[in-house]
Amino acid sequence: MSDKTTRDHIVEAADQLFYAQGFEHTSFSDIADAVQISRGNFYYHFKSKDEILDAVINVRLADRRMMLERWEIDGEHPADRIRSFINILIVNREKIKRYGCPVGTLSTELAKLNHASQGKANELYTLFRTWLGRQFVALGCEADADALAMHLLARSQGVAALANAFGDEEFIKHEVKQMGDWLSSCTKRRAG
Amino acid sequence: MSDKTTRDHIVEAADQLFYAQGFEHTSFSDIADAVQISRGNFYYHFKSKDEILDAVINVRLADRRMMLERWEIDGEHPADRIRSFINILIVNREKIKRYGCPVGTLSTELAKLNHASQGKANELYTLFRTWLGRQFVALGCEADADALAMHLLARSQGVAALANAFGDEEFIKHEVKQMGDWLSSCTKRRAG
DNA sequence: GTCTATACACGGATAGAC
DNA sequence: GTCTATCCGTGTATAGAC
Repeated sequence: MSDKTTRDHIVEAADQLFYAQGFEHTSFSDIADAVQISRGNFYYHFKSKDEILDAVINVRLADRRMMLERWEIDGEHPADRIRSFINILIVNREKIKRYGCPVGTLSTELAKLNHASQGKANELYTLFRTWLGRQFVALGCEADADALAMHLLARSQGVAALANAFGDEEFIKHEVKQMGDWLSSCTKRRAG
Repeated sequence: MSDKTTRDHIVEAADQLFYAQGFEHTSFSDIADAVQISRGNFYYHFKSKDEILDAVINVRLADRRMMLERWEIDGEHPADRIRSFINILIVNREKIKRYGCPVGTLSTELAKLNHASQGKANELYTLFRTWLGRQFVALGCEADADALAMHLLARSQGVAALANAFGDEEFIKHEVKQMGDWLSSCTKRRAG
């Protein structure tokens, strides 16, 4: 448990700070303060700030992959699995209210910076997109599985963005309920 | 037409640059290059970068207010007016693909920066929210007019975010069509 | 009103001691 | 592996000439 290397601590702290403050707005000093090491010590572990970002994205990708695998195991029916996705808005509502969606806000920021890691950050989106697409295929919506995945992804992004702007958790709950209804109507349309 | 003051030119250039590159990532040098003035000259017109941001938000607020008034005049039926709102995704699809939504991306960035003008930037959201709410009231949805307004706002935000990440204009068109269908089903539910 | 010169802080990055 | 000291570029902001 406590066998984390300094490198791991740096990445972990950077992960949190990039989420809470944004990538560009987070300085080496910020990370150094959080990890309790000196600024110069960074460069033993990473060549540049961009390399830290790269490591952070890798960690996030691994995290989300594990999460999706778990949902796949735990959810018997594809609709249950999709509900697990929708439900992260509820599980993380406090953080979403404060900082928005970690995937969306990073993508948005890197797009403006025209940053080299933009494509890699977007893999996080793609991860959810293809996973959701597979669930919709399993639901019997082969024809428009990807469109349904994108639709759901977009709705959760929009909900996160507005919840953050208005600091409104109730709005998240309200929209999540509607997304659940939408999913039900999708499956019923198939069944009936 | 060409009686714009230097101050106007600065605000105009800053508006574009803040949108394309983000507020923090845009430097005085960037704006100076665009306006063709020297860096030092800024401080005759503005006390600080934050004051420029303030002016930019004021311009955007005035712009959008005019746009909404126009839609109100041009659209006979409230549903037509709401369709005007949905349609900005199509009208601005090229810029949205490249830079995202100007309202959403600024709000997101200022939230991360914990910037003093966060609240003011969010007034842009509120502008659309209350305007859409009034249209839904006019449609006869008094009970959940604000929720419907927020729902539509969230969906357009999500569409803009994903279109930007994936560089996909077709996705915008597809989702806009669905939003139109959704609006029709709303009005029909009222009528029938 | 606009310019040049410059102050000053901060951020990323390097060198080298321990 | 970690530290201190330091370099250098950039960014905001100021002073003062024109």
